[in-house]
Amino acid sequence: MSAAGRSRGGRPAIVSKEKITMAALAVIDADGLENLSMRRVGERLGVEAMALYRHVPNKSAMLAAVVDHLTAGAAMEIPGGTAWTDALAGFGRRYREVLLLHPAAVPLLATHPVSPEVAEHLLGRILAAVELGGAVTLERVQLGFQSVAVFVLGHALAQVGTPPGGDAAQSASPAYYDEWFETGLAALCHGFAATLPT
Amino acid sequence: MSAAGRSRGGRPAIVSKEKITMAALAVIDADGLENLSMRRVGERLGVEAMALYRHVPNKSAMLAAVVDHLTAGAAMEIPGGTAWTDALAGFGRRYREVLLLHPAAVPLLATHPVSPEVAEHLLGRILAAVELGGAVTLERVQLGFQSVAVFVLGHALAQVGTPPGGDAAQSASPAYYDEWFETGLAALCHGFAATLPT
DNA sequence: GACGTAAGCTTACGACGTAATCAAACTTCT
DNA sequence: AGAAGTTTGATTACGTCGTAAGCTTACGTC
Repeated sequence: MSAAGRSRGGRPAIVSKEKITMAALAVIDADGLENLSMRRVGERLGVEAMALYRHVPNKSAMLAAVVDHLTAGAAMEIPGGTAWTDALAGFGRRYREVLLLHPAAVPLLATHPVSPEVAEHLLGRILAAVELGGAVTLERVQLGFQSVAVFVLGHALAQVGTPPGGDAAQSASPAYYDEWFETGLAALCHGFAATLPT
Repeated sequence: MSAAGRSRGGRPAIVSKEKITMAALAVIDADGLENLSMRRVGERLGVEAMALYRHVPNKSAMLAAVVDHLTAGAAMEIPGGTAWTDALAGFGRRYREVLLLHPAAVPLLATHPVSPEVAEHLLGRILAAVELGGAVTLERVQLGFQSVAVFVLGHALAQVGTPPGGDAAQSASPAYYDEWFETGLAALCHGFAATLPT
């Protein structure tokens, strides 16, 4: 029943990289990104801060793990035969949903880029459903995918960022952001669907 | 010869909010965002860190001032009679240029949103050159402007962010980012130019 | 039980943001 | 000229942070 990778003795671990990642995300959700500290993550796991360094080289790597965990959650199955720009739009909406589930964590995506492995995985899901050929080249799908991704991130940042002097009350409504998002996403996808000169 | 705003006595100021803003940007350019500290900004101005707090309420406000200074630099004159989507594209390119002049400062835009005043100013420059009417409503121009802005920010973040395990050498070339940007921008603007259903 | 090993704990250091208090340098009024 | 008032910068100090170094604990294997 023991998993692969036999233990070769030693004190049993209380935490793991995965537990640390989840705890960090929980701290971000509960206390905000600016209050995230190694000590607080350790506290949540019943462990001293220095214990985390057995599993994570430093704070930045921990945050990168949170980013990858979040982003990987945007992976989705796409029915075969979907128009490639529809697949893009579907991915965009899914990615946005995932980001907005953890608003306080979104700024992390700005400082800690998604790892190439995760990015390739997400792109692969889209490519699996899309039939390349003609004007639909791999380069074009990739550019579209990346463009949708940065649009989603930029838009989510705008939504979760509190304007300098603004209360929550006078901020724009979620419905406004939804409409803005759908309009921009539709424009982007229609633009990619069209055969563009130059 | 004395400028407007008479001094009402008191020790002459060595620094000002503007000087602090410029010094902070210089520190970011020279040492990176993660090495920016009040002490270091003060050092660059020949002043102790605490002196800054006479002109800026806290570090976050200082960073917000940097953001507004940067963003305001993207204001541009647009010849009248320009197609509104061309005006959007011009703004996008200009905004991107401004951001890439200070790569290390770009992540600031993710955490410290542009103030409404600056944003309105930028939008106003576009509206001044565009003739509203028909399908070109103010709402549509505004949505287009905001969509281009978040796309530019997201794209710049992707470009300036060093991938987790990557050297500068194996990173994508500037030319790749240029092509990606132009493709995405063109798609976005063409999409907004088209009359979209829904 | 002794040994090797992996993990958590303790201690410590330098840097950070910033509150509170004090000293200095100007203008204005007498 | 000098006193008063005002604005600015310097000093000191506190709590928190990331994390390096070394120690202790709790396992599997002989």
